[in-house]
Amino acid sequence: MRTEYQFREIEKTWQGFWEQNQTFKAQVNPNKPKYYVLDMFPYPSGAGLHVGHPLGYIASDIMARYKRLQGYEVLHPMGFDSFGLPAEQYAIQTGQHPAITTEQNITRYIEQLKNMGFSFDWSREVRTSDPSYYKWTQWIFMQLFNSWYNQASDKAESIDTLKDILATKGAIGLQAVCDEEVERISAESWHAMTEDEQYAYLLNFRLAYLDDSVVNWCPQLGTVLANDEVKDGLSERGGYPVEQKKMRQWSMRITAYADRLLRGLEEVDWSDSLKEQQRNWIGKSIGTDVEFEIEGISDKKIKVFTTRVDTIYGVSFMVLAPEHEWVAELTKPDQQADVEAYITWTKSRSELDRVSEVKTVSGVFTGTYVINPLNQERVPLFLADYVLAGYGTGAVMGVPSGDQRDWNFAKHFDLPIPAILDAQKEIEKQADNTKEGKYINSGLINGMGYKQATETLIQWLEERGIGKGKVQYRMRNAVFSRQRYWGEPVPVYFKPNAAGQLLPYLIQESELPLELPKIDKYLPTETGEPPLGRAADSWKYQGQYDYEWSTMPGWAGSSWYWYRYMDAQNGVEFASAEAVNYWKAVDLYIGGSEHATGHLLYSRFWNKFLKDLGYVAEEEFAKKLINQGMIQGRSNFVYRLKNSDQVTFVSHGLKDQYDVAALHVDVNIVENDVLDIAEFKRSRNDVPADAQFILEDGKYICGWEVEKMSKSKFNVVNPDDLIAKYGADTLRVYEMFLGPLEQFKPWNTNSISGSHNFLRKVWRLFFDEQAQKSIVVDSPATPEELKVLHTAIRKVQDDLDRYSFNTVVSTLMICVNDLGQLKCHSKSVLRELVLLLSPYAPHLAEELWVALGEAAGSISHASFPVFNPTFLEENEFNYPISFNGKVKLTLAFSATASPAEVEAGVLANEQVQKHLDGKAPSKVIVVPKRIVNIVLGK
RNA sequence: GGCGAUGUGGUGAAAUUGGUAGACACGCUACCUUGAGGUGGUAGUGCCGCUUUAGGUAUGGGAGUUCGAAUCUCCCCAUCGUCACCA
Repeated sequence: MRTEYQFREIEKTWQGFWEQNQTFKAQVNPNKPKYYVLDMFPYPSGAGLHVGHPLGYIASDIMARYKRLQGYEVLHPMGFDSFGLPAEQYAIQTGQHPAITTEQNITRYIEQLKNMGFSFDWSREVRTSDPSYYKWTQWIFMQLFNSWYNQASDKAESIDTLKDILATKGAIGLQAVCDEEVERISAESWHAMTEDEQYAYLLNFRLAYLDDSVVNWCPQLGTVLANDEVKDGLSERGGYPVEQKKMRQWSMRITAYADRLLRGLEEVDWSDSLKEQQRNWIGKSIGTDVEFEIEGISDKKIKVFTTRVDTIYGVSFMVLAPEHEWVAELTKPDQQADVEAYITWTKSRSELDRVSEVKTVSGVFTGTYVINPLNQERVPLFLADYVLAGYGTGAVMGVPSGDQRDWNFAKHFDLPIPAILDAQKEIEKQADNTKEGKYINSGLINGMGYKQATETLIQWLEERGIGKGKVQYRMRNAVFSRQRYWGEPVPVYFKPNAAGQLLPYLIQESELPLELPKIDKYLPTETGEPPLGRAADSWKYQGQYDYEWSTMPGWAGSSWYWYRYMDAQNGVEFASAEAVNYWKAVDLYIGGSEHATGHLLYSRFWNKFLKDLGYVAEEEFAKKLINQGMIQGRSNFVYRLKNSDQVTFVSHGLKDQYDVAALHVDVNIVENDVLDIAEFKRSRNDVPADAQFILEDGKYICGWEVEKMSKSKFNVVNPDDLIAKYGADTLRVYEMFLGPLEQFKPWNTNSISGSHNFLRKVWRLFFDEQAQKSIVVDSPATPEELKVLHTAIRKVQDDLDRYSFNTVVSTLMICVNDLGQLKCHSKSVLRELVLLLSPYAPHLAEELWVALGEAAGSISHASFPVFNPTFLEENEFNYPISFNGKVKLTLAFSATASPAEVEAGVLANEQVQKHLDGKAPSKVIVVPKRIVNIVLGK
């Protein structure tokens, strides 16, 4: 038996034990309630884990262990999102297959994760780049290809039901999500089509579809990117410029689910900020489409979308996006030169320029006028790039009195700013978007209020067929192709129809997985085709048809992985119905907030789709989500004397007295901001052995600053080093003790010794290290000990139930401190304490559990201590006595004393009388078992 | 600019329904113990003031509600996140 806290040996022993005995293997167990706790699986990067990564994993592991003790069957898996750009970029440079790099990185990750003592069920590990996994990603793609969205039933259905509808009723009146331009054919026309033509027509409705769309093209990465992979006009990975380009691409009709994605947010327990980000991304606006006639052109009308149709009498101009397809036609000859110059100028501006010059007004008159349908007024038609081609109709009605951008535009081009509401103020100075007051100068709606005016106008427009109430979403369909190698192949091949046009067809399900072919180089082909084009000669469907050469985006494999964990080895289904119906959905999902609009939105989309098809049980896949705060770096600095022949460093507190330059210093040779000078000299080439140090109190104190954690700033802290020094249990306790899980915080190793000392203190309740013997006794617990213990049981349970991981550590510390004071070595108390501690410090808990005579390994599936309130009952309560809200003293009264008795007792007290100083209180407030407040009049 | 969040000692933080602000931990001070790898213990530590005692003051700033506000309401300031000419 170990009588010293030798954490290295202890941790190694138990990690080996867990692995050997498969202690954390989960299984479908109908006799137990289930709990599914999931971490966002990592991309296995070459750098390995840093100290920020485990934060969320520690929290989820604590929940997993806590729920096991509460009698749940817990699913707590881990895997790897192993397709991605870095491995491929590395392959381009070295020629090494990305699978090899990926494999190496995963091995390293697993080793690091195992060192932390996580209770993962490793038998369920998944890797998105493994064919046995991406077989099912491809399978889901096939289901999407074979489905359409029926707005009548408000769900996705098999494409066969669409065929039936087309055959019987045609597309007239069909409520389906598709492109607006799709021709509404009759049943007769459907029957008149050839099979090829019908197939081509159906492509317009599939949830996975090919489309010419304007995409974010990144030349340096040689691929298209989704909107959420572009930040400020630059690629999120690498920071390369991104341009707009029209390309034929696979897309996903996520917009079909816009409203359900919005509504679903109400039933999940996610943070407000995250839900709000998703709402903004979906961007629902309720408004009206209105058609404006064009002067001199009778066969066309310009359609605008507005959320404020009530302001239509205030229109003094109209603006089209420069990319609008009618621009050429609508430009009058004498304006042609100006318009062309403007379009050329807008094209020359990068996405970045546009974003950074939001406030500048630019635009050009087309020479054309349009007619306001309400008052027949003629208003000039402009082009301006503040109108976006991709949103709404690409046309906007200008209402300068109510919209600041329109106001700026009107001022710039000297256009009228008519008032429309009597409540608008100072519209000659700025726009006023109020909805208050009564309408003026507004024909039909004069004298009405906002609501009535809007309803009246929509009705008026709809009756005449020139307008319609409409819901508009900002969210676009998701581009699903990437011109890269290291991703899932799309299970599609192209076959020409009678006219020689290539149409996409799915391969057979039995042919899955469609594996990545070997290629010579991981670069685009000489003709600019994606890397898979290099395999073209040998890699053909049925030996003759080209496969799709682009691969799936990074988010494909991560949009359903929680289901694979449920039944990871299944060879015939992505997961069995039995597994899906038992585990259902994730009860607790922990990961970074950077996935707010990417992964979390796409995952919800795929989940809803799979639900529609009846493959999964729940509409929302993650009931509760916590975003762990990012851990920032905490850099240390030394201050080098400028203009000195001798290399000299000045301690932080004295630096203001000298002329110094701050230099980063490796945080790993600094402890509590005190520099290890010998190590500093040894590790740096630029610091000679005779360097001078101006110290304060005999120490060199470093300055510090919060920055991003990065190698160049010498502030990366590796968890392996800390585990070697203090043990995994200490690291786990310390990371939780840092503060609330959700909070952003700088990493600071300074106070880790407190957590380590705490675990040593626990150890000393069990062992006398000097005498090298156990000091646990069988004697019954005293009332004081039971009170201390049960106070902790209650608080630990309450805090874990509200995910307050940091305060649990404090509670355990207080409990251990108090038991130490009481010199408690009673077995019955210590047994419960070990259970409380075990989710946080599992290795230590296992060791102590055995020391108490329990069976090895049985602590993981033991029962959580039961709180007993009778141990906390007190005969007396110490009332704080306050005067006008300020506490001056405390007085003890019987816990059962009535408020009147307490009041009488307080007023009879000598000290209270002294504070009263002869004055009579105007009121005495007694809150039982809380406080007494004596109110003194002024 | 919109939206969301946050603001408490030298530091990380706690205060769950409004009820003794600063638990717990780091750091620091003093003393005892120990004496080779991040020892153990005792006491103290928000700020101002005092020899000690009183006492005063304090949760970004200002106002308000209340017997009582870190907590609720309004205005302002700062920081972080996010979207960003979305009609």
